[in-house]
Amino acid sequence: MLLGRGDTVRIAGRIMSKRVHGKSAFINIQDSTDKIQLYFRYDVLGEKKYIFFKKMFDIGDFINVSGTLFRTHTGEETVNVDDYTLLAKSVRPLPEKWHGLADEDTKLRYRYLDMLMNPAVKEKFVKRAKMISAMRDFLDSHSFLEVETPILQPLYGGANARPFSTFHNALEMKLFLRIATELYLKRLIIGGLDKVYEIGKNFRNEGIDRMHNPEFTAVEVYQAYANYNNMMELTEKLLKHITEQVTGSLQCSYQSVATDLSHPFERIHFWEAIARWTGEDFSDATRDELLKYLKSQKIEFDNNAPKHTLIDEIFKEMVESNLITPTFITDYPIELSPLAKKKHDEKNTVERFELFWYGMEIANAFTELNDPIDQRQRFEQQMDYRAKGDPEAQVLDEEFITALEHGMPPAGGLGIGIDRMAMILTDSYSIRDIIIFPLLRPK
RNA sequence: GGGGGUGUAGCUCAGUUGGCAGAGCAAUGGCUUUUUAAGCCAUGGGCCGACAGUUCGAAUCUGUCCACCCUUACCA
Repeated sequence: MLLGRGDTVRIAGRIMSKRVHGKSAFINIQDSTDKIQLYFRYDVLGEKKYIFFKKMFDIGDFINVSGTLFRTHTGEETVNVDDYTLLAKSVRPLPEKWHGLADEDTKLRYRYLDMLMNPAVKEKFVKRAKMISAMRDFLDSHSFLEVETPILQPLYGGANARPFSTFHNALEMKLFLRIATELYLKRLIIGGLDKVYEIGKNFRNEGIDRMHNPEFTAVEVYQAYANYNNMMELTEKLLKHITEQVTGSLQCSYQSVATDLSHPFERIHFWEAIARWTGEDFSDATRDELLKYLKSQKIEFDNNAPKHTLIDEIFKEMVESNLITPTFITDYPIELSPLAKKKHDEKNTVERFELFWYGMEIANAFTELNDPIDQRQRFEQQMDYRAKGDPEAQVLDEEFITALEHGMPPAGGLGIGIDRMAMILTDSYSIRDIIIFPLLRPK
């Protein structure tokens, strides 16, 4: 509703500044959407109320007022207050009004103060929320069913990562916090929910830096009777939809680098991508050839690492940072993808793709492996890597294999890292800028 | 983990060659009836990140540790 001069209003908010001139005073109040100036006069309020306001109200307090709208000499819309009540008292001072909080550590530990003093901080979390709601709208409107699967799991799986572990007292049982939602969502595909998704936290017991927080948010989407090509189309549509909803266009800028999402995303075969940025074809390379190349590029690596880890290393070092505009990398080596279905026309390769944007892995998807015999062999291979010292290799999940043995339809699966997408869409350098309360060492 | 930087009042920051611990904002007490980073006068506020050392004397020099940031390595 548009209000004009002389209209009566009742409003409430937090006091952000206060200027007392003796027998009159100005304050500014704000709430989550707006700010406005209030004017208090001795002759309007009377001595008792005016003095009480002047003495007792501080910056940070919440106030409720009634009054009439007017414009000051400088044209600022202001409420001439005729009555007020205190809604809540602040007994600690707010940060400095002009600079706000500057120390990075303080900004994170007192996020509520930072977002109060700095609208840009709050705006990022509003955008993040918009992003997730656009994602949900898209998936719902494409008939996907949102589900919630366990976070506390007797066995973890679905990704290569080290887990957090905990203990349930009543059952006297060791439990893990999930590292991915994958294996439970596939059980739902087996159970006849043909299109499902879950948006939720995953937990990985690994290092913290500007790209990683121990708990992070991902969406996983599964669709029966689909393959990775269908998931690629879905991913592209979803990403474009979200970007358009959040930023208002398909043009995106991250850390001063522009990307245009209005064209179809490029698709590059895994080995072709490596060939393009290394100048060499490694698809049939021996371990020695890989080692020689890594040394020639001065890339650090573990001497005992298996061949597929060396390949992964080359990909990460030589290819990823070049993938600035959204690009699908397709058809990965089988050893890197123990849950993906083999390609029937290409040896040692699976039907998998990853989507990169600004050099970051945004999405990972494949045609799901639905053959229980093959799946058992893949798990056994992973257990072998684990025995040879890879703590992130996957663990054999008997109950998941039992589920597969009951028959799983062909299906496509997709995972998207929501935090990284939020980083791009809010132009945030660090993941901690878009996780409201990132994990910090205790003070 | 390696390399570089930072840490001083509630907040934002100065602090000279090693010589009494400072300013602005915020707070408290005054003056001030159209200000908007309001203004003026006054007051209170500190384990100078922690510990040890050098020195007559350390915020300042040295060492160790802690936290954060940047960079680099690993997982998304």
